[in-house]
Amino acid sequence: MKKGDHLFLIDGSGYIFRAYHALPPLTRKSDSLPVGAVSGFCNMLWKLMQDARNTDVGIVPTHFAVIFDYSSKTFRNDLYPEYKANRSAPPEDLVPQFGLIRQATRAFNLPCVEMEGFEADDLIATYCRLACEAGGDTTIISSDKDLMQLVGDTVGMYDPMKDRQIGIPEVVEKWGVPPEKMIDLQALTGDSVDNVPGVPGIGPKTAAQLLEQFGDLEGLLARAGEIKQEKRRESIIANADKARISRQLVTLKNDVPVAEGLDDFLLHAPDGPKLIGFLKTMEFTSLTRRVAEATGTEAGDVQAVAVTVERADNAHGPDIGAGTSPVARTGVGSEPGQAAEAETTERPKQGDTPSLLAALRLEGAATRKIDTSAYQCIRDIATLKAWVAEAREAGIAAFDVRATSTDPMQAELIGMAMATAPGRAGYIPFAHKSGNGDLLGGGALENQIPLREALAVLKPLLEDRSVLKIAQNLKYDLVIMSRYGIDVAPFDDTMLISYVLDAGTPHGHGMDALADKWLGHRPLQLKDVTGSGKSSVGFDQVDIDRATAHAAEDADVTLRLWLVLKPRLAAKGLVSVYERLERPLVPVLARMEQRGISVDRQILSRLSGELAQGAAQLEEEIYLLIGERINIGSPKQLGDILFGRMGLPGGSKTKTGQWSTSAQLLEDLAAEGHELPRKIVDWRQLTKLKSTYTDALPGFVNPETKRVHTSYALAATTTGRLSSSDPNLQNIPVRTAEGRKIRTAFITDKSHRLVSADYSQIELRVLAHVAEIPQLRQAFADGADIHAITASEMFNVPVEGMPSEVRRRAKAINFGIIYGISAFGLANQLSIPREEASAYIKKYFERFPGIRDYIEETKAYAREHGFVETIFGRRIHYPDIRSSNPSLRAFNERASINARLQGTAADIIRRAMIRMEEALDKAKLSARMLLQVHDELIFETVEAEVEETIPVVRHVMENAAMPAVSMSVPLHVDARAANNWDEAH
DNA sequence: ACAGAAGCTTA
DNA sequence: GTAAGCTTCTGTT
Repeated sequence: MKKGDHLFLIDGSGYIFRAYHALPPLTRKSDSLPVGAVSGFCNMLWKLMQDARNTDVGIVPTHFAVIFDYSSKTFRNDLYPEYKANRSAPPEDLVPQFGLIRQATRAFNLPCVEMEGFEADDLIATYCRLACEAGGDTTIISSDKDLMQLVGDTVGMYDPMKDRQIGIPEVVEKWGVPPEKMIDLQALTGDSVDNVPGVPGIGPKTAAQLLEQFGDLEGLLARAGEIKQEKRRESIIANADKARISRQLVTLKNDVPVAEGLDDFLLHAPDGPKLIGFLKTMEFTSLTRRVAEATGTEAGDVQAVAVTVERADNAHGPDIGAGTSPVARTGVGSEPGQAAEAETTERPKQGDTPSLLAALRLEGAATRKIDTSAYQCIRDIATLKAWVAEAREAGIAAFDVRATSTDPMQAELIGMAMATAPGRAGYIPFAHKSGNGDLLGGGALENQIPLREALAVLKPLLEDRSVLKIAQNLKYDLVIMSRYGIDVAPFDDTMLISYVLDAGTPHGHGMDALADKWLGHRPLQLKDVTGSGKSSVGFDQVDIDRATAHAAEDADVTLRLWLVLKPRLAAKGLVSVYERLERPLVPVLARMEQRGISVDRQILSRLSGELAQGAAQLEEEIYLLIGERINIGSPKQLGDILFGRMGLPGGSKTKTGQWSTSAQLLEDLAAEGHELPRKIVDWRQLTKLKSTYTDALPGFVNPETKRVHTSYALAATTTGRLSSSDPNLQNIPVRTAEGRKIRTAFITDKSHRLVSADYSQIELRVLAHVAEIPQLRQAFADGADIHAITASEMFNVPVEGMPSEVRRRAKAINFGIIYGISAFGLANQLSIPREEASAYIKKYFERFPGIRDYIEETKAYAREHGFVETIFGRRIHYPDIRSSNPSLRAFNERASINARLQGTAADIIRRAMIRMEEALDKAKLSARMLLQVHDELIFETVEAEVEETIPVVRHVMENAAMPAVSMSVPLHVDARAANNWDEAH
């Protein structure tokens, strides 16, 4: 081995256990031999060897070996007999795989190394030293913390299951100490799995802090008396011996008298026939195929390295954003006019400039590496002003706010990152504190720009109409900045651009998913800098350098994403969807969230008491009936009692083999005269209302505003609907009288009113419009009862005096159409035989052939394009619509049918919301939008303006599709006002 | 501490 | 039969 060579050492034993637990169990088809870990091992080895040839990855091994433990007895047992003594025997379906994995290693033409009396880790340590002395580098394929002590300038680790490199910074990040102190850290913390004692009460965080303070273990033990915390001091003094023996146990032996030298590990090309022979024996069909292909077409692989075109640096030319220069594009808050709407039909063809630009940007992004160490920490006003000037010059700046909370209504600003070009990013710390403060918190750190001074410099930039501000999930930043008196505009949001481009595709629209997809990069995670769980700290406690790396990287990534994604909008003809349905809604929702709604805690607390009483009463009755006190909330226990011990009829199993105890099933049993199921259903209702609503809602009342501020997600659904969370105010009960009481807690004060305005049958109206169904259009035009008309058409009965059961069935069919009807579903819904449901559907299609055509057209379109569109051009992707799996394909067909209708309705209410504020302003009305529940808007207004407000609201909502689309069916809005949501609805 | 299943709430 | 979010229980990390 010589300088420049690179040794790969696989921790084979570690891998076996990890693969066994992490991967799904797998057995050989022909004889059920368990081979899950072997399969994982082979796939990992193959992938490593493939990656090894790809010079792009940067590391090309010249030497390769797989290291195993020999037996469980090692020299450590002589030091400390209890070492690894509490290890239980490996699972029985893992045992036969140990030998197989050694065979697999040989089949890959790789050396298999093990030695009696030593652990694999000792051999790895020894070979690391030998490689280093020979001038070579080493990569250890493992994620075991016991090996991290070996990491250094020439030794790195790689976790193949998480595709993660572990170098010195990652060790420091994870454990708080550099690799050379890992031994001391482990000596203090011990290891319960390996039975290394350590010092009781000392975990990794404390250990790292102590080592920071005292340098090393011996220093700490010598000066332990200086430790302030009494318990900690006593424990360390009392357990000094344990710490020392632990240190010996965890120290890897790097001078094992190894039998094989590094030269024996020289990497050879895989022997195709030998390897394929083994894989065939294991019946790993897909890997066999891949290996066969790869060993046959090696020359082709080498040529497939991507060409590079560097363009991203020219980002701040006049053509940024594909024709949407910040000054010209003032669509935010501008009047939606007739002329502008013409854009809806714009569809540039492939090969146009936008497509070219999009392609160039993508190539540029993929080839430009992200370097987190290159970011600047902006610590003084002069530097900040220089950055602001740079952003003005560029005309764009990506921003990312760092604050104390994920709730923007409670978050306090800690810092802000900005990026002006790829790789050019900085972080401005405002309010970081020293991390080692006690309960009172540490003091503010030096060399930060005080919040007020920083914001005074930033505000003009953030509000500058000629500078486009870019963020990922901008609404969060907008709410926070608004609370600090800054009105950010104009802006772009990379999350929303991605949503417009790719709703329905398997990747999400979060920063991590986008960075991975478009930049092939995994940004530093918030968790990595703050820690997670109970050991996590607020962002204000994060070290400023770490915060800089993290926040500035996010701003950098956001800017790069924008460069890649923005031109794609134009290339795909989706500019107007983004500019008319997505972006303008952001500030509207930000204001709604910021307003919040008033909730009466007394009403909730009274209800909670009533519910608790009712539930307790039912519990006693239930215990009496079943004869023991089980946990009624456990479907498992409940099912076992009901259908096992008590032998109730009609039980069915869920997909995990448990007895089903669904409400539907219990209702059926109750209808047959059983007493118990009814009580269980009632108990569930009461406990549900209590836990989800009356008990949870008060916790969401903001201490400052005394109101509840939900959070709306713009990019969470596939269809274009919003979603609401923390708390979800889109599923407040309404169907039952008990549940509706919850709504009485949503209130206004005496001088105000809540106005609720909801679209009547909006999805059916959209159906009547897009499917062009004459009878339905007529019925809606006449303001008739749509379900009754449907029933009348289908069953030839007059609307007058129609039995309610007939109308109910027609209603179920109408809803079924919206959901992408199936005989199975309709039969379920109506509790009728599948054949009968089929007959209904057939009849329905005979009477409304346009609907069958609509359904068939939608399916064909989705199959051809992979997506469907709403009447406003929103695209929803269904990549599985061409699946060969019939049930998956059918599901995608139903979803695509529904998406056109649900998505169009969602677009309509979005348009109404975007126009609402201006319409109310113009009419000099003070009403404010508070909530959206898919087809309903809730406003708060002064009592005296109620009568004037309702017509304005109704007008905006009923005409929301205009002028982009003139619907052939009128939209109808019902509205009323009251002092609480129950009565207003 | 987290993830998935089951169950229940809404449009 | 569509689209969501939250709570509890249960088992794993």
